[in-house]
Amino acid sequence: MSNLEKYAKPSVAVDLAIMTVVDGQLKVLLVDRPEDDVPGWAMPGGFVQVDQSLEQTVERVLAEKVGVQNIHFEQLASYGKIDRDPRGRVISIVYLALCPAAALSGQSLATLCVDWEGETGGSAQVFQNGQALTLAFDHADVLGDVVKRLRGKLDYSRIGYALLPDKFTLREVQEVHEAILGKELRKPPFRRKLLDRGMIIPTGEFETGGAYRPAELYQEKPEEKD
Amino acid sequence: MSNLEKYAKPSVAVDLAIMTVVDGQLKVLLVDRPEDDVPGWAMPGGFVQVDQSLEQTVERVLAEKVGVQNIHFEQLASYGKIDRDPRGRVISIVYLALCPAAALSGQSLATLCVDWEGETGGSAQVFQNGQALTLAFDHADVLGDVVKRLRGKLDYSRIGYALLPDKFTLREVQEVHEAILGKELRKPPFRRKLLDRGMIIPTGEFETGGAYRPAELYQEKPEEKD
DNA sequence: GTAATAGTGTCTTTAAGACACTATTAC
DNA sequence: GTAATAGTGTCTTAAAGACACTATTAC
Repeated sequence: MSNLEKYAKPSVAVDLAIMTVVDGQLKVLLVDRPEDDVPGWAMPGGFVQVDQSLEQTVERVLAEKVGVQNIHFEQLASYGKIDRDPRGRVISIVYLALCPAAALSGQSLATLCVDWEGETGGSAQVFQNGQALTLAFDHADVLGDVVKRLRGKLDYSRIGYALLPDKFTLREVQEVHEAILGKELRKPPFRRKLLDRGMIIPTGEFETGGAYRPAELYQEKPEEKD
Repeated sequence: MSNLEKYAKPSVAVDLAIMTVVDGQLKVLLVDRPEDDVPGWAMPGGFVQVDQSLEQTVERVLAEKVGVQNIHFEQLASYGKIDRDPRGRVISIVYLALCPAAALSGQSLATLCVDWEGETGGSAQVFQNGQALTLAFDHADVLGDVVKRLRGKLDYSRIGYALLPDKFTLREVQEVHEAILGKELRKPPFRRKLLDRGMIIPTGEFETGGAYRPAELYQEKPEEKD
């Protein structure tokens, strides 16, 4: 057991579900894979080198393949079915990355949809210009798990704010929640819940440029240390 | 990119946090590693072979190293710091395995303790006969994450029942919850919550052998399909 | 003024916690 | 009978949902 080179090893990749919300729709960044390799659309990813940690690999992929940095990411799960990659045995460790829509301008985003409610469901579908895209590998299942994770953590964590700019209106927060949960929410209880949570504070500033009454801008409250 | 053998690969291991509750205390199955390898106590694990899926590897480790089968397990997370294993670069995919105490009789169990409440905390400590054990690798951090996962899923999932025999009393359920949460619970609201959840049903049978009034035995209700 | 969205007050319903109480068993 | 645990009823408190209402802005 102390000789790590005794057996053939699987390859290990990190794949990123880079998510945002545009116009009330949940979006995921996908790349169109070359036809002669593994055809279909897939999440960007890269192989884990022996001298790089998982987090360093995530940052490398974000910088090299997507050209963004300093965005929130967290581990989702690992996928290890034997035949999930036709090129060979590849175990994929999937990370969830969340950023405001403005950070992904110019990137190829697809709309992410699931045909189930709540947190018990299967895979997801992706669309671009109303056209369904074919997902490579097991990425349809993975993106279903992404939706489950987002829905599960939405109302007790700060992930909703990771999808918004530094300053945001309460309506924008509600749009993000509605996009993730796939259903409409009532305004008064939603506002109360947000403010009672104490995770956001008003800035005193107001949005500009919109028609009609401008809404106040809020921002995340810094983490407290007990 | 299509040549998977271009770079050196990390090794991939599956490690198991095999948990149970004994006498109101959360227990984890640990093995004492040989002095000349990586000294200290560790969760049992094994390397992922190229022709075995992650789940097959879990079942292999459960059968070969622990001698149990047919117990509930689920993926926890993957750990990939470069120096976490002194023998070389090993990425560990950790699974949480839950079973009733009777299934682990004769195994080396340690008591698992954390010095924080709720779901935000750090690492864990383990004890055997009142003596603190030294954990190998990053397993103190991993076991802290195990407690967070158990606490987070306890009241909306069925994991609590995976730690109990087929038929159990409500008091035993409460003991399991108290062991995981690390705090005492009130009986009446706890009973109501359990029964309102609709996940367990009374059997009409009663426990035997105990002193004083015997409690009714309950069992899990089969999963519903909508 | 109108249209449209921002934001508030209040009532109802539901779940959670506190606590006193009754019931059944071994001895 | 006593001791000990099983199990219930009810009051109080806090959160969630429903809904009507007022406020502010662009035009």
